[in-house]
Amino acid sequence: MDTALTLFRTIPQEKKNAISWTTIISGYVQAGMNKEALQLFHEMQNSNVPPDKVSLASALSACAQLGALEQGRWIHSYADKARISIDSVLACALIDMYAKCGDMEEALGVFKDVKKKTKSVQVWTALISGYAYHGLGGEAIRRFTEMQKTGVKPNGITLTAVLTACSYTGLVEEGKSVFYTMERDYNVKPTIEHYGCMVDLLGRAGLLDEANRLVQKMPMKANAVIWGSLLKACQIHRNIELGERIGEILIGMYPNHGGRYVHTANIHAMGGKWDKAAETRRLMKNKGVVKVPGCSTISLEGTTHEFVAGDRSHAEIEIIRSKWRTVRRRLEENGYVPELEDVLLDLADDEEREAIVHQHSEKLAVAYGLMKTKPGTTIRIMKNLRVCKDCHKVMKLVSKIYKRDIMMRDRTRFHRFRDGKCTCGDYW
DNA sequence: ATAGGGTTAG
Repeated sequence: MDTALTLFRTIPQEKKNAISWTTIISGYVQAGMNKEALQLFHEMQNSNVPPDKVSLASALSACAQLGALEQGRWIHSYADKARISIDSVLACALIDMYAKCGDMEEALGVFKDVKKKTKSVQVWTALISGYAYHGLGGEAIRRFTEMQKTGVKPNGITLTAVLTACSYTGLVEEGKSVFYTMERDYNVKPTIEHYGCMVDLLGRAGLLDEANRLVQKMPMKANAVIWGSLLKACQIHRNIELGERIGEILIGMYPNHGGRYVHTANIHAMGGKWDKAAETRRLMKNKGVVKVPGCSTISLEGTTHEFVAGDRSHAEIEIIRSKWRTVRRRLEENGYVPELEDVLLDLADDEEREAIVHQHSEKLAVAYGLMKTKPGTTIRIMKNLRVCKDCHKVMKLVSKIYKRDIMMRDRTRFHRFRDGKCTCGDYW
């Protein structure tokens, strides 16, 4: 990307057109450098080249990955104002952006505005995927059925979305039925992604042996995603022995990935094997591998506020920490007891474990949200890792006691908290 | 035929 940007910078201003701008923007998106992509999109708007529909689709993709709802909305209204028609590709990008930014209502609104003949399999798939990671499995299946009634045939990606929906919602029988008939009914041969969905579906549901057997008999070699899915299932269902074996396989496959060491150390710790857990963490340290820190963001009036556990760089950090203590007291008055089983560290007592969970970034983010937004507003939080049991519990309680809807996007899916309940049904 | 774009499992 550095070389590409340097070259792009050598193009004289008057020779830059929508295509050269879009090439560099989509390059950044494909490299996962979404902030840089939006920065360049912004620069493009200040130049004399107006963005066309391809530029918008690329920028929307960056917004989707960042969870940048406000900027995504702006692009949507820009398309309307510039009379850029919403074709299949732009519709897809818009639906995906709204869904990944937590606004399924608006995603559905875009979908409904798309003319029937423009509703490509991709457009349907974008909507179904949205329902999947919002934990709305029934809705995903309903749309899948509806899609077929309109004569649109699913492709491999559509089926991945449907299986993900089944997995996240615990629809084991429905998922199995789709998986075992997909080749016959839709002429789509299961790929590693479909096997991945099935391993996840079975593993989450506690059918670990069945999941493991599927990994053994599938026609391709298991990759890190498959093993990771099985490892997570071992953790949820406390299968220490299998988990330890898989953890070793994963570390062997990717010795530079910090998350694998942490996960494996956690499995050892879950089984009470503190020496093995320490050994895994030591190995990680010796190799100079670092864990990605947990980070939560909340956007308020166009500014994104970022929180990392233990980090005090936010200008209002002391007020925010104090607000969290107030929230915590109020939750405690309403029966909140910390959930400490995810703190798999060799600590002397639970007090130390409590101190750890109370530093988690999403708690600071929600405290800040309560401070800065009006009652009745939905609090939207984005997190780069999965949410821990305690933070999940806290979000449920805050939604009830403070009468606030909370929308939280974690590494893989959405949690929507309302009146003490979460749309994931505690199945995550 | 003719630059750049969307949906995908832990």
